[in-house]
Amino acid sequence: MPIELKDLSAFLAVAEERSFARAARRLNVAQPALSRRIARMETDLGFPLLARTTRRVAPTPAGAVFRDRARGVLEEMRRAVDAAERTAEGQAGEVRIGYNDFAIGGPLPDVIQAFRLAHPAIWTGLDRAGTEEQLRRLAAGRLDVCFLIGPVAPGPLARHTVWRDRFCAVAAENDPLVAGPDVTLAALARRAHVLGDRRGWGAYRDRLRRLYARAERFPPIAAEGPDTSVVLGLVASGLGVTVYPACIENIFRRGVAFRPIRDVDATLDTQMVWDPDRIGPAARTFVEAAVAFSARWPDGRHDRAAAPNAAPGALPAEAAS
Amino acid sequence: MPIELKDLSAFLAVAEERSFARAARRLNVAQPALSRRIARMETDLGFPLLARTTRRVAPTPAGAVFRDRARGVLEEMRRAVDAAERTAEGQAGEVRIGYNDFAIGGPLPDVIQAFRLAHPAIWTGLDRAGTEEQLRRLAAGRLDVCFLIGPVAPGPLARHTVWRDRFCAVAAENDPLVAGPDVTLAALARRAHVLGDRRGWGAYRDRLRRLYARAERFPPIAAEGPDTSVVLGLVASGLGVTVYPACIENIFRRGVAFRPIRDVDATLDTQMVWDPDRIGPAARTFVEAAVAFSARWPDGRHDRAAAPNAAPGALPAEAAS
DNA sequence: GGCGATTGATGCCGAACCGGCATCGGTGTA
DNA sequence: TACACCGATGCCGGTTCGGCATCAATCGCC
Repeated sequence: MPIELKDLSAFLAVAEERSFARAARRLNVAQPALSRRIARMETDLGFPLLARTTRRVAPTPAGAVFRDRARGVLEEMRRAVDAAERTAEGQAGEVRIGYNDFAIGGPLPDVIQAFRLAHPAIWTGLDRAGTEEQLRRLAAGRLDVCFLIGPVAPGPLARHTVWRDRFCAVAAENDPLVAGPDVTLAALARRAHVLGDRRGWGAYRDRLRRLYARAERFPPIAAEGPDTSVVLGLVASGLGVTVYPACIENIFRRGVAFRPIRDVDATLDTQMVWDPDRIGPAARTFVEAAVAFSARWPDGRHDRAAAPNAAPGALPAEAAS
Repeated sequence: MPIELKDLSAFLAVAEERSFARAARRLNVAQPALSRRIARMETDLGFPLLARTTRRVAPTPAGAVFRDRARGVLEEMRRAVDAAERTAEGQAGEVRIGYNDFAIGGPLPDVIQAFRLAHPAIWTGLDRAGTEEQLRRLAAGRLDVCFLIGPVAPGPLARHTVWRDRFCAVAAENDPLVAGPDVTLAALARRAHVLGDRRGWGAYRDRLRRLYARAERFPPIAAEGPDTSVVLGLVASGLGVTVYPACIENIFRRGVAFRPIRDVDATLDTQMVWDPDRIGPAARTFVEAAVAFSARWPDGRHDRAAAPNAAPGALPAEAAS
């Protein structure tokens, strides 16, 4: 197919102007160049596109068909370049986001919603997984950005702590543990716990182990569940109590109450993690937007009391990189 | 838009083969040429399309988008060339056909039907008009082919007599004129006639004038109508009789009878007329098909008795030019 | 762990292509 | 009839483009 896009533009100009001379002026070339170009096209195609009488130029039937189709080809080409450009600029494309139960229970939905409003041409894929599984998928290129429990091990991955949650004690509402306005770590540690299972909750259980380091011992484990709703259901059943980050405030589970832990200031840090070497433009846009969004909580606190007016809103379209 | 179709093909090959060397072999060019071509594309676009590690080549997100769109552009281009080619060959396009009442009442519908079956990609436009009006439209380029009363005046127009009709006498069924098996010209000439009006039927009235040249005088005109159905209605009303070509056999009008004219052998020739200098490929295909079709009636007679088995059928796809 | 093989990038050169200038033949118009 | 305008063609110069040779980097194999 020796016919090129330049040929199509040239032919279209002649067909529309119905004159080689006018078309040549429009295209800023000399008239003989146009004549030759069209003649070469016709030779390549094997049939004439334009019927010339030295005084008038009119498309042949085949030329009229080709003219209409050629407009479509050029339009498709413009679209292709445009779509690729917007993808390269991070204004379009897709970002695959991994998240854990704490993130989706916390402010991540606000971040996602604001991002989708600001960048409707970017498709957001969401995958729930534990910290370790998220890092595996990130390494395999199946995720672009992760939301997981920090701190992640130092290495080539970039990370940003998007928010921090204090810990809460969670128990059945008729449990004496939550009879008062708050609890102590020691009181918690004496009670059997319901925890997320090892598969998928390993990082959180390690975090709890550090939390309980100053208690006499790690609490006994009464039951395990695969996700938050199961854990809360088991807590409501009275099998045991648990410790959950403060984003639990966003979740209602009948029969369950939560209380602050008076003598614990430590926080569970949720980090956004990505691979700066492999990140695509759309994912970079998301990362920048999420970083900008997280700046709403200078102290990492995202609960309503800390930011009463922080309703989801538009993100700045561009954020510092 | 300095990016050309050759660039798209080159880029697609590399993106699909995931290797410059393999793509170069596939495209029958040297590898450096490919490298340079892709590099130039990326410079023009302003962003990279392929992420190269000396050992592996993978499209960037923008490259993946561009690859998918580029396939569409090349596909559109192939379609454009193909459509134009088929139009140039006369396998697609449109043919605007003019016809008179005798043609549409005679074998023209069979010709049209067979042609449309054989060439479904050619759109057939049909316009009824009298001989003079058809020739005007042909000259103005608003018609490609005409079916009209011959013989047309010698000139640059091409013509082909597609069929001939003997003349019939037409009268109300209770008219004494049609009491016998046939009539004579003299008996006809004594009766007042119903004719088509001058506007649109001028050529036929001239023909009748020649027909009646050997009678004592041209019959008196009792009434005029704009088309066949009106003329037959007026005949059924008993206002007068008329003369019609034998294709009247294809038309039924309650209250009207027709008879051969015993002492008249002259025929009304229907000619297909076109302008060989301006005819398009689709119209040429139609002309060739119609000429081939008309060869079914070597004597020009197309009535059932003359060709009892000549049901409409497929035309030969190609006819001698 | 070193070596060969392979891959993509780059320097260089020749040929092909392509566009501009001058000009020609033909047609409509004053 | 002369002029103006149009598209086609001959000729020439500059840019481009592809091929060859070569280089740096990485992978696989022993």
